[in-house]
Amino acid sequence: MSVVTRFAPSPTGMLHIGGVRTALYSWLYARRHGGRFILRVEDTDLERSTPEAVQVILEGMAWLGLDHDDGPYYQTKRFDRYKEVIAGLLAQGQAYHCYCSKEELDAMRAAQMARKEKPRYDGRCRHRTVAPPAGVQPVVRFRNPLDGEVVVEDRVHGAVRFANAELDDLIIARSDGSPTYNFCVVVDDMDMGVTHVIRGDDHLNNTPRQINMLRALGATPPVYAHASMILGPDGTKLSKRHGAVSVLAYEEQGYLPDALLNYLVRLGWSHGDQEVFTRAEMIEHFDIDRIGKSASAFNPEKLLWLNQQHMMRADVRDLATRLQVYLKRIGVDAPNDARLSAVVEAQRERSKTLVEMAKNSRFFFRENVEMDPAAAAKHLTPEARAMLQEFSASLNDLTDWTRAQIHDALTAFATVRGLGLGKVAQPLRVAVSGSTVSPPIDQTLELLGRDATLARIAAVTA
RNA sequence: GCUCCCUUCGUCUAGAGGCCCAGGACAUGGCCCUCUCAAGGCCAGUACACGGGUUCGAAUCCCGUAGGGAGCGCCA
Repeated sequence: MSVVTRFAPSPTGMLHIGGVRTALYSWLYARRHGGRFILRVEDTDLERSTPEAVQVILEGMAWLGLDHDDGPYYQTKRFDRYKEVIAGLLAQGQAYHCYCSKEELDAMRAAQMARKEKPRYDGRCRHRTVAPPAGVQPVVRFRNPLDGEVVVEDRVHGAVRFANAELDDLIIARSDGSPTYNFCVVVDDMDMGVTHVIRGDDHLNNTPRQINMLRALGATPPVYAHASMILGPDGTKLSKRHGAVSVLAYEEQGYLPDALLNYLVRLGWSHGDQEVFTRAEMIEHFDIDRIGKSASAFNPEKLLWLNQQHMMRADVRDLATRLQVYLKRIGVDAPNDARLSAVVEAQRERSKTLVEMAKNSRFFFRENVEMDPAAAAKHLTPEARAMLQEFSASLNDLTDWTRAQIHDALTAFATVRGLGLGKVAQPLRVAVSGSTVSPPIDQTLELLGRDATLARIAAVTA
């Protein structure tokens, strides 16, 4: 049987990392087994769904490279189908009209709570003998089995049993006729041939109801896998303060999609001691049976570390193309050429994000350096300036402007002067980059080029 | 309140009865390397929630307790 998975976000808020992780798991599972991955937008809540949120979901998935084979489907475009299924259920007596008012239901729930019972619909409209009240548009409820139990054979939690007596007759169509979430999910998963449902464990309690409806419709329930929740760094529920922002915020902050995916796949899943995974390795090794049961806290430091690891291993040309965009955002126009790639190679192991890399690389491309006053005060003393002026003559005499020649000239100069390398390198670094931090000085000068180097030394020694 | 789920270092996790007085990774501290910052290498500290069983032997199995979470909507 070929695998079909799906990601079914509702466009009522942001696509955040919790959603991304279940999307990732579903995508990986489909890719691993050569199956299909469906994207389905669950927008039945007309009140809260927005086109902007749909757009964010689509852009986020595209940025992450979680491509779908089917869809995006929109539940709002399938209302005719849902109505058809509801009519069938009604005809077979598996669903019924309920005329209870909201006030009546509220009173019922309040009474149950007072008796320390679980609030649930008591089924009073199941066998309505009196005529329905005039002018009331009824809702449609699913007739849930009264006894027995439903066993959810969950791939991460094992067999989870629910007594049917705990489940009530849920509403599948509102009084305006629109279908509700739990029902749409069931019809869609059935119609779309979904074989594996991987989602957050906040849905575990919905699963027995869905299974009952699937059975009533004569369908075979899919395999379920409920992954745990992602918590904020402080162990409490994820909020906007930590990670519950759009995934696109991670793009803005300079993360690589593969790094974010790598971080997320390891949150609640493992493959031995391996920490760093390429996209191909994730696909090769991902398995539902290795998903953990307990919730995990989001750790920004580890994400940062992984991002750097991925930058250190990424394809240089690809990184250069990305860096160009980030440079542009801070007002630097850099051609995507061999030199930009060389800058990437020099900076990748000393940057945690592309934003940081762009910031630390702008001095390579700007006309004038932005001098850090503290660095200048400390390293560009009158003696240092005099020394740099002398050293610039050596640089001017180099036959080839290569890292090796620059390095030799620097050590020769330092040796003759009886100075440590750092005594020459630091003032030089400040003069050409404006700060005390840069790639190795010989590499920095090579990348900068002879003209710019000499001009910048001249600018501080004049 | 009721139902369901979860519980190994600060954090992510390894561990499927003896290989574990618990391994790896992030973070932290120290050392090495070193022209800066990094990267890299080495070292250190810190965990089986608690209590009972079962067993020759339990982080691993069973039962309780505690703590945390989810669901209980004409929301998804």
